Amino acid sequence: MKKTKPHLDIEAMRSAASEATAVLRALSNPDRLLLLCQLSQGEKSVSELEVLLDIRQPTLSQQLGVLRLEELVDTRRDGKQIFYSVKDPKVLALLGNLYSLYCP
Amino acid sequence: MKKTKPHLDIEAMRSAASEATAVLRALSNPDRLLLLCQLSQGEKSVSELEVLLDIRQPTLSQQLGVLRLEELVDTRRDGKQIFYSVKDPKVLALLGNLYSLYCP
DNA sequence: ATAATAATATACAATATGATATTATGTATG
DNA sequence: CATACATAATATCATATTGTATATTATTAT
Repeated sequence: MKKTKPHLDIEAMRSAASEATAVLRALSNPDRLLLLCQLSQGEKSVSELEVLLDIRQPTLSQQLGVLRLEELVDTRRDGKQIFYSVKDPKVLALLGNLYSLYCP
Repeated sequence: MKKTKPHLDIEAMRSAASEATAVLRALSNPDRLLLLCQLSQGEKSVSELEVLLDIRQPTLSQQLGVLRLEELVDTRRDGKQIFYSVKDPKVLALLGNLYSLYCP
């Protein structure tokens, strides 16, 4: 097949893809996906998440750390507890979409 | 905080999460995401994809292999060429969502 | 104030598992 | 034989996950 110059938008495409794949990577772990699913329903404390998902505390805290690093979640301290919520509206939209596709 | 028994639906949730994360993992690589984006616009041959995305042929073929393994794409041979298309309608829906969020 | 406890985070080690690109070669079709 | 595509072999470089132990911050009780 005859080759032509790559389309000029290829850099823009790669840049968007890079942003999207960072998020997708964060979502591509069952624990983190379930965490975000729960948070998409409203903010929850760490101990609430621990009970809801049956994940051990250090593991939970680590995965929440990943989500914080990716800036997908916000935190709010109230006394001894820390409440997590979904920060990025794009992620909220994605989660809604995933829910409708995979949670019948 | 007082702990209660994990919710009964936790297994169903984990099962759905596992299905979803398999797909998310496949999408979480820039080359593969861009491939699927192109394919979401309609079927394309390998050499077309090669030109569109400026990926070398063996790499391309490998990543297409991953998408085949995950059963996200279909193939159709026409003469010497092989045409790929998006197989899973859920993936098509996800791609549309991703496009609207990350490709302004 | 101090001590005890609860909620969360971090550090670290151990383990398991892998992703990606490149070069070279194989296969099928025309 | 040339074209289009796939696979294999290799090299490189890395990461994900879990568990145990400990640290931090805030509250409550003394």
